Amino acid sequence: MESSTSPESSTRNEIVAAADDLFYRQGFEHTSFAHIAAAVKISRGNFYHHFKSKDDILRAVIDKRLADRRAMMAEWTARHDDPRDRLYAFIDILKVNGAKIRRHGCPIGTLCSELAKLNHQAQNEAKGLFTLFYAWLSEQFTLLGHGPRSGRLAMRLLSETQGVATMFNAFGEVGFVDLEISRMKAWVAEPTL
Amino acid sequence: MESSTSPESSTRNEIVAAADDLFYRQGFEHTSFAHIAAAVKISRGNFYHHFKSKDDILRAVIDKRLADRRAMMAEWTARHDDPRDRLYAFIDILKVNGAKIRRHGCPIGTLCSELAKLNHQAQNEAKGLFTLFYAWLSEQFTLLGHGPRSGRLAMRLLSETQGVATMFNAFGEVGFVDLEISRMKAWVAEPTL
DNA sequence: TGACGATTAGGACATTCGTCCTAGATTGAA
DNA sequence: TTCAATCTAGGACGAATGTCCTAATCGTCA
Repeated sequence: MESSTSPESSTRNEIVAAADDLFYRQGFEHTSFAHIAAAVKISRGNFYHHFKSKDDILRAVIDKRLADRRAMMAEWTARHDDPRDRLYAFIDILKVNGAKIRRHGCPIGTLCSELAKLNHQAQNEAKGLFTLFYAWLSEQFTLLGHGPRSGRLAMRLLSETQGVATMFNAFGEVGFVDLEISRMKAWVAEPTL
Repeated sequence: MESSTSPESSTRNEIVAAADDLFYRQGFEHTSFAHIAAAVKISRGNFYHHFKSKDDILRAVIDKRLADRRAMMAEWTARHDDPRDRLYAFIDILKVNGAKIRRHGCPIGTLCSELAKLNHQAQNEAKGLFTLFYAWLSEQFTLLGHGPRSGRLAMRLLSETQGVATMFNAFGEVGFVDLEISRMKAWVAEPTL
């Protein structure tokens, strides 16, 4: 009866994928059903067979982002044995996704900002994206032997990447990002508070 | 003929002030003429005697923010002789405006983010708000004798405050902000790159 | 084949949006 | 007092929004 069946309605997934992309590039509120419909090439009034409302799509998008990030971190964890290398991989997002971040900012930070302004119910779910990274980062610092300091170090790194993403989005200076990446990687080796 | 006369139409100023506040709390796009009209208690269709369009109001709001921030930095400059104290005053915004930042984020950073998503023409004007702070911060570091490093130090401080504001907005943890403020102030005394 | 549920298209709907128009009120100078 | 410029209120407008409804289509299994 529900959508826990095998292929999970490919149309539904296409809608969520398109909405994910559009919400990132244009913002949640500024993206209409017409936009998504054009991207997926389905009829506008047809969304309501897959979703109850636009907020329902948002929730699905957040869930997808949670799953995607979880998978990404799992891959980092699997690929690198040294937690330091895992943290480097995290920092390198700024470079790997550089072009997108320059144009649209951090997908997580900008979503949280927008939902805060809209005073949207899904604010807490979106915050969960940050919490996800926080927990993973915290774990890596713990593995590096930083004990109770790990939580604060994780917050610091999260905060710094958010700041760099915001400045990158505003100024578009690649050189600044490169310098910040090097600096943060050096900091990871001997993190101070 | 123009508005370069003395008191600058009090109604016009009230509109800009209300729009400034609403754009900050609700976002630019999510704020309609009806919202502003209700706040200023004037008729909706009447805006077009003072402004050509909604974008025109946005430009006026950005100009007001520029003027406000310029005045704020002038006051800091006048009040403190030691550039270090001026930088402390800058960092303390996070505490002074803490309640608002927690609820709505940084007025400059969130505006730039939103305009980037809307691909709005006023993007560059909004970026000017960052540039304003950048130049002033840079000047303080120069006065502290950091020479050519001053620009990068200014970017670092700007970036860090943006990160802290974003995390504060998402998590709402006052303790984190307090710790970051202390850390940044200590850093100002002996800034590293 | 027939039937039934799942999926889709297309449009109606009430509302809200930014914008524009016009007629009345207000103001200040002659 | 008169007159013209300035300001305001209120509504009309077309377009776009999220939502909902209904009829057609598709796929699957009896």
